[in-house]
Amino acid sequence: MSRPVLIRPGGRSERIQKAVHEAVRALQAENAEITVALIADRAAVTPSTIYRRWGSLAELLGDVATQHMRPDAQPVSTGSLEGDLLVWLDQFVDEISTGVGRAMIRERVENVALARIAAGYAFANLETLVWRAVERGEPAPDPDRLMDLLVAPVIYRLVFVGQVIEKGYQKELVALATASAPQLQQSAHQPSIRRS
Amino acid sequence: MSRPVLIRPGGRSERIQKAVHEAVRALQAENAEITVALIADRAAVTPSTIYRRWGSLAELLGDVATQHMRPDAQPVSTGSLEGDLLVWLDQFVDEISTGVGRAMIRERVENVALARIAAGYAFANLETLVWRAVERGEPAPDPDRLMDLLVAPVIYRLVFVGQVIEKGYQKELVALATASAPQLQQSAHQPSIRRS
DNA sequence: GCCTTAATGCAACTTTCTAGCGTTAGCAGG
DNA sequence: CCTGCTAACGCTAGAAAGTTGCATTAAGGC
Repeated sequence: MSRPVLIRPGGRSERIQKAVHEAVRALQAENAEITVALIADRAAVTPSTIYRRWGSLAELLGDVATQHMRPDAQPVSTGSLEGDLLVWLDQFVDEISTGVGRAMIRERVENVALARIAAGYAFANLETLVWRAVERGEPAPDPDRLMDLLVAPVIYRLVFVGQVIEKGYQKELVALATASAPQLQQSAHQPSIRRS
Repeated sequence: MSRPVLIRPGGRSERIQKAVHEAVRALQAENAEITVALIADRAAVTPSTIYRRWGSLAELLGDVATQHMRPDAQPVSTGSLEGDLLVWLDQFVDEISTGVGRAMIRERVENVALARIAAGYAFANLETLVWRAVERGEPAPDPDRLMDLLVAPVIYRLVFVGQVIEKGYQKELVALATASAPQLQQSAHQPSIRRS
């Protein structure tokens, strides 16, 4: 999921990485056009450096988004899976529709890479929530199923339709997802997905 | 959803359109690299013509895909919504994972446009199926909900994860979707989605 | 056949991305 | 403190992708 962007820590490399990241965020905040040239200019760096380090604009944006999303790695706990999911989904929708998502809709930056990263973090969070539920003895569906029932619709509507799912409908989705827990769990042993 | 690509019928324009479309399909079939230059070359046309007519490679591919998908505009009828959905979803997954989808996964052509078109046709088909069900007096969810519960997972996995959903899991999804029919229908009157 | 007009071809041009090469900054060993 | 080593950078040239203006061509109407 986008290369780790390894660098020699603490030195010129780090300085430049920081400068570039800040340039990107500044441009995003200003709602300005986002191009490699503009970023390079603002960060006082040559475009070629950006291409070398990140490979493409998409990956750079992905890298920035990654760092921005990392914070909510520990989703809040409410005591029940349904509650946890509700809170988390609302947060997820909000985050994806303000930061990352806005850029995807607004610009032509059809940035699948960004959505992919968002999905990656979503999965990690959902795993945590499911794990908690299982520890409490609550029935819980596979994180994979939750991805399909919660994250997939959200991302689908955002990327392909340009819509944001509202709280009321979020609730329905969560209800449906939690309700489907045992039934889906039954067949969890037969692999139902294959790599293409 | 991608401009209609209107042309003066029966003349040079049509000839060129056909030549370009065939060039695209030929390249797709050969698993060859797909670039505007190669397409133009094979169709004996200047690249600028392609850019003018279609605007971008993505739109051209979208146009080709559109024509290729149109045939199943009349999905088969089995007598029940669940049956209809099963057959249709299987077809949809197959189509999207062989033609359009392969291109999306294989290449870097992160072609959101294609998926969008596919989704458009999917929606039209689902509407038909739901309409039939309603006519039979069967409870049926909104086409929108079906998009979220069936199409969204399929596309999500395809585009973001590179997976194809198998028949067994398709069945689960369909079961879940049909089961959720009445419950979701209740709240169909309050709009649960807003444009961003 | 002539006229009108949409669409194409051609070529110049801009933008975006890539690659080679010399230079610089950080780091380690003496 | 000096010296050598190397990853990363800046600069520049150039390839590739995409855009635009203008002359030319081919359909269709009269």
